[in-house]
Amino acid sequence: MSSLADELSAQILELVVAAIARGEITGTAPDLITLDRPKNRDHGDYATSIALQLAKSAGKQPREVAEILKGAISQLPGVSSVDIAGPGFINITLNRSNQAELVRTILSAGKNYGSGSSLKGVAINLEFISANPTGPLHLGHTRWAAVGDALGRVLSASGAKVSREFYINDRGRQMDLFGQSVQAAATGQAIPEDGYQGEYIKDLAVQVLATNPSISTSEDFREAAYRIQLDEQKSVLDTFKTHFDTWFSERSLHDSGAVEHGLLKLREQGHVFESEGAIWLRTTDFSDDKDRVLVKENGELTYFASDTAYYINKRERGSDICIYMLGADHHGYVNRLRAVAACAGDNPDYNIEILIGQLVKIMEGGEEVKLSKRAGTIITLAELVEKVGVDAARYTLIRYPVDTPMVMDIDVLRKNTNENPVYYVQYAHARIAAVLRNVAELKIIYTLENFDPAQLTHDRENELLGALAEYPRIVASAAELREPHRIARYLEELAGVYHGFYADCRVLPMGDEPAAPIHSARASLCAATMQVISNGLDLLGVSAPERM
RNA sequence: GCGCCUGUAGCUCAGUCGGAUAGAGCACCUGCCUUCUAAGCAGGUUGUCGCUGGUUCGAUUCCAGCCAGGCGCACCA
Repeated sequence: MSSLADELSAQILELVVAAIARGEITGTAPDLITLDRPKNRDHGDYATSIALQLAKSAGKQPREVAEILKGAISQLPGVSSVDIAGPGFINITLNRSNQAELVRTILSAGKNYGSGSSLKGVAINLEFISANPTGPLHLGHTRWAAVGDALGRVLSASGAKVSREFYINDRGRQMDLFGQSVQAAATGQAIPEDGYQGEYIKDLAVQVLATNPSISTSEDFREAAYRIQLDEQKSVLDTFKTHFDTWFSERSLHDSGAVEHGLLKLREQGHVFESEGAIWLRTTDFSDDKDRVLVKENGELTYFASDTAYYINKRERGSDICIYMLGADHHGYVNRLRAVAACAGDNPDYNIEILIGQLVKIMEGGEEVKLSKRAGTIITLAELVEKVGVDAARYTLIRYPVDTPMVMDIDVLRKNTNENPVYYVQYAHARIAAVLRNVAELKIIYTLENFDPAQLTHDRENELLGALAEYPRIVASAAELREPHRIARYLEELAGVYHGFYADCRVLPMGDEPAAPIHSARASLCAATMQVISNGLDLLGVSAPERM
């Protein structure tokens, strides 16, 4: 679906190209004309600085260039007036009833309004969380649980074929320590020095013994506890409304021969070498700080070997782009992962993307809660949900760009006030639902057929239409930039515009006043707004309540 | 030491490809519910966009250097 702004932008580009062809302007046309929505309402519905950009090569004053384009732009369909302002901005005002046609577009597209095709045909593997199955998911995983899931939804909405994966690190020393720790807890022995100390280990021990009292070896404890812990992670994520297409076990990578296969592929590409008894990948060929060991001197495969094999496996399963969402404490992996892609013969600037999320601090009772596994002050995802609810937790985690460190204040999230922006947005949705219930009760008809765009002439209506028109662009940019927070910020803006409309534009007839076309038209506008809020919240995995 | 991220209002933070008077919420004041959900609206107050240079018609945005904070630099997983 192309938005009104996109069409307008393309049409202006044609005009610029034509003007250059006629020799009225010298220079080269840009690939694309950017249309901004001016902050100031006096600057029209859309504005472009194209004249300022072309002025230099044209050898003319910016306002002269703008003057050349002005006439043709004002002839474009749907444009009501064009003004030149300031140093040479071209401000475009759209025909209002033409703009109001958008309501029909939204209502007929329904859930699909906002979806696009910018990523059509692209298969994306989205890997996030990927926690060890040796403990509950905690706050460190939470940001990605929300943002990763939302990004998956946003990418899908842009036409990509998305596979969300959770990589289970179910192999290696940590798993063995985990097994030994549970066994120690079950048999009343001291937990190993470098083992897992948390209270949950004791719970696991109890559960393991309950199902199998005769269990004895640490391997058996490990396997039994692993299954319980993994199930618990799955169930918590399920309540958090985060879903995965594939839970990919590191073990399966080894069992299936994928690791051997990956090594072979890297050898073929010529980046594998032996030194000091170990087998290495020469990642320094591709701007890594140092080369990385694949097979240790003692013959064991490193975790890095699994990583490389997993990447190759993802690509061979058909993913064009592999996105990794990692915490800031893993940012040292960026170069080596990119190097892996390059070593496998791929383009590290296309086939692999690594998103680094800064850590989340948490405040409660006015103090920062220090997270420490040893001190037992880890806050789990389950606890967070219990304290503030799924919607508030998800929304808050998503509304900030991931490269800013964020502070979550538990006390604020518990409040049902504006400090908690999720309510502001949800309230707008619920408010519209209430209005439409009343509309239905008064038997006011608002259909696609009887919608009359000419009724919507109020400034508030116009402003609301403008905001609704932005939605497809917002979704497209959120997908392109991998930044789902843009959806949240947009929804806050849209909710604000709606509340303003609501305050100034009465939807229902007053008292005994008979229903008129304006009431139907406004009801349609409300329905369109509700649809967009609902679509947006859906991309965030946050509920859109009918009543609050 | 090297690398990545961050520094915008009293607080928490938006502001992608450089654009017009730098925004929002909270906090603080003032109005607005005997007609749609006041979890709302309208208005007021709040800034050396970390610092210094550079690029140009124009820099919070791009570049360089510096200062401050966070996080990393394993034949661990």
